[in-house]
Amino acid sequence: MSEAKTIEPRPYHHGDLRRALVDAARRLLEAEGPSALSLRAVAREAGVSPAAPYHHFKDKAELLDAVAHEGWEMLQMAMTDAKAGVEGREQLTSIGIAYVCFARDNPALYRVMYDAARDKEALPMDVEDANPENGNAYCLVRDTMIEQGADPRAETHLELATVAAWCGAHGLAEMAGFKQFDHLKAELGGERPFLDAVFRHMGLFPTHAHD
Amino acid sequence: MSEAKTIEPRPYHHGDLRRALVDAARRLLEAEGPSALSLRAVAREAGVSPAAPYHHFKDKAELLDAVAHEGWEMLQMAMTDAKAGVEGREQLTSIGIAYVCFARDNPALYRVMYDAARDKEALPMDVEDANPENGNAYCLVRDTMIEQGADPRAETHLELATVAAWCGAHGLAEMAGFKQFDHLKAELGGERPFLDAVFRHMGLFPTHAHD
DNA sequence: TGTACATCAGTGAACGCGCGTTCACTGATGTAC
DNA sequence: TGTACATCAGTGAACGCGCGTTCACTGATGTAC
Repeated sequence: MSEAKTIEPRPYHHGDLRRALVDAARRLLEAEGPSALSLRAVAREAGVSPAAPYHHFKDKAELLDAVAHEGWEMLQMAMTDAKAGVEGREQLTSIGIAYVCFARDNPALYRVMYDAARDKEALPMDVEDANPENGNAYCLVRDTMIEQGADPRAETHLELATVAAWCGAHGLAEMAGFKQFDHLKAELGGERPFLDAVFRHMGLFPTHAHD
Repeated sequence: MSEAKTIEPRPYHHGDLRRALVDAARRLLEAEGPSALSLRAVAREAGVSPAAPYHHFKDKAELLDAVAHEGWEMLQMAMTDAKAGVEGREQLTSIGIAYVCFARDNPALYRVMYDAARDKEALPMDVEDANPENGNAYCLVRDTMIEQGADPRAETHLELATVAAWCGAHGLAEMAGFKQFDHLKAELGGERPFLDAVFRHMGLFPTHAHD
């Protein structure tokens, strides 16, 4: 009782240090940027000794992988929510904007995510796997396109449209913060209308039928 | 004469160490990746002492800036050449493909370039400056769009189309190497047709009139 | 319910390393006379 | 043409630092009996 300080002394065994380390990494990442993300710093932030993480991760790379993985999960959730929030033709734009906003709000995490992807030379999602239920943001986009009238039998066309949309979103995510576009944003009435307008100029929709 | 070895002993004064350092940095970058790019490694690669670079660059950041700057110049040259190599409606796609190929062939340099851009929160080109002669790749794209029939008076529309194209090219540049797209490439007959097809699905053209 | 013991998640000190930067220096160059 | 000297681009040793990782250890937990 009298022993309980404002910061309660963590017991010797942590409970879920793995979880705590990934959280600490995320906190550090957004507070200090990707370059500050050392194993030692993460341990420090989590309040454990520099050697403790080695009971949960083989090495630094494995910790980073875990952080990136969680990032992709968060992104996918944001995209799924964005789709659920609107109806019909709005859905693709809404997903795209959620994507860009995620990157804007978690820039360092977003970088770690793509660093990991580049290392593996692959997005952390299986294109062959058509079921969006098990965590595949890429298929979420593709399936939304089908729902909005793209012919699911024109497979190549559909894939290309999805790739194009994904590339556009990624590009915009990395550039939306650039000062060059301030005047465009002002002209269009804010960031959101700006993003909206750029997406409209991309091949975001599977058809240009009644646009 | 007899003193001249296979590696001729560089004289005490280098001649153009600044140049040599930037070149060494570029060599290192592509050979070892961005993480290997330390000031000491660059000096080593250039064959000088670790302190020598400080006579030419205030600090490491200034050297990196110089490397990034040269990268942007190279990219702009590649784009300009690509435009000159073809006629009419092919030009935009050709520029886009040159962009992606540059990123593919100089992945580490490309990363350093965008790291620098993110630091400054701006592409290293002045959007206000409409003259492509003085090294503005962004305006090269915009002007090509005008030449191909975009209305130069619909300024906002033109800007948005340029931004969209740039974002798409950047996104594709970062993802074109991903394994996910191998089967698409195979299906379409190689990398070049793949890039071509993705660009066709982006808002790369200012109008969709007679496509 | 109590005790012995295996298990394992932590500690903290130590390792070797490469880094960015500073410093007093030295060697080469070029200019003034 | 020759010499004194200022300039400045190099050297190399040193600094303090934080890093990733290893190691022998210790404290807590849970299970067998």
